[in-house]
Amino acid sequence: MRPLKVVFFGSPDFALPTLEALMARHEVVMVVAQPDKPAGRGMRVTAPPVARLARESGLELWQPTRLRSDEAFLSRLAEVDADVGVTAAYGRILPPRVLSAPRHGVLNVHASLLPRYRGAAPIQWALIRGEGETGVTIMQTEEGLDTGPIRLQRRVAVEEGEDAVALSARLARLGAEALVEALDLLAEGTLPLTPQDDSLATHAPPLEPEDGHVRWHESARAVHDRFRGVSAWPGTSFRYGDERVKVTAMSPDPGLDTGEAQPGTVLAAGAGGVVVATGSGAVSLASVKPPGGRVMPARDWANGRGVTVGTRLG
RNA sequence: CGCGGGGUGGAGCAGUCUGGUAGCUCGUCGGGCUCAUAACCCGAAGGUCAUUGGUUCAAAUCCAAUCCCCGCAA
Repeated sequence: MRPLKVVFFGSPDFALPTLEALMARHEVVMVVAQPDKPAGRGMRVTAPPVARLARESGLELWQPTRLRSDEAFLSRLAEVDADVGVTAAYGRILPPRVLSAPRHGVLNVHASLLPRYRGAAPIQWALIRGEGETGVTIMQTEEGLDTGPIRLQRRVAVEEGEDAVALSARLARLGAEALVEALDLLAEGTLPLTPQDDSLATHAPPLEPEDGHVRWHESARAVHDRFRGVSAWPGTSFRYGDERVKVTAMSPDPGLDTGEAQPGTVLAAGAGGVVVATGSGAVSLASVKPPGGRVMPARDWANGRGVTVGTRLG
């Protein structure tokens, strides 16, 4: 089939499989990514993964700070005369002038089964809510936040114990496949256009640091689900004295009888990890990372801090 | 020169402010006890206190520089 001329908008790793798929099957006439930003220790200026790939591949790359008012960018966008725009975790709302520039408008790769989990962190929130199934949606981008008509959807079961990093990588690949398929149908003129049922919509706002705090009063299952959901960022943590200790490995034990123990109480601290009571059942912390320190077995941490059976964690 | 935390026997920590021959918990090894234990008792081995230089009668501790580790700025 005839390759389409595509403008690609994206920034993080999640967008890479889609960009790669587009490069293989279509003509990517322009890549738009977020500007380089200082990042990491030492505050080095770092390019988003998509920008790096675009440079390495010799694609035309734009990293406008303000889409709406960057005339050089907007006029160039019109000039490339794209058939379709594609967004994948670009991280910014596109103004009408950008949305209408490509002949077929803009398609978005979204990592949830819309209308559920609209927003910036669909993968994370689906895991936190303990979903057993999720997927990707290819939708027509409108001005609203993930509100546009659905064009194609792929479902997939969430694997046991899967965390946000693993699920994101999986959905990134699935999204790339779905998008390629959608473009094929678009070229044929047979790509469906189904409005979302707004009454079923739920929201997946960006995570905040507090979202990673353990809620000991929740069930062991819920504590573990949250742990999985926030694994990429900000990570799970609990309070011990004045410090916030990160949890880097945890397993749930929903059936454990915690007796009279209040949620957050250490039930055991040994070779098997640090077992902590929750609202229902317990979780076993396998490894933790205290502030300033490196990741260590939870038992070692408990050892040096005098954490023993009966200690309350916050 | 963005901000901050840290490097002490195999592991995790205390001691550093108020210099004066190295401590705690765990592990390891040997022995003992118990039907049994993420249990207990007795004993032992194991450390140039990151590195280099300085101050001092004396430095893990004070000063300077260097190396390495970690976190935050989505």
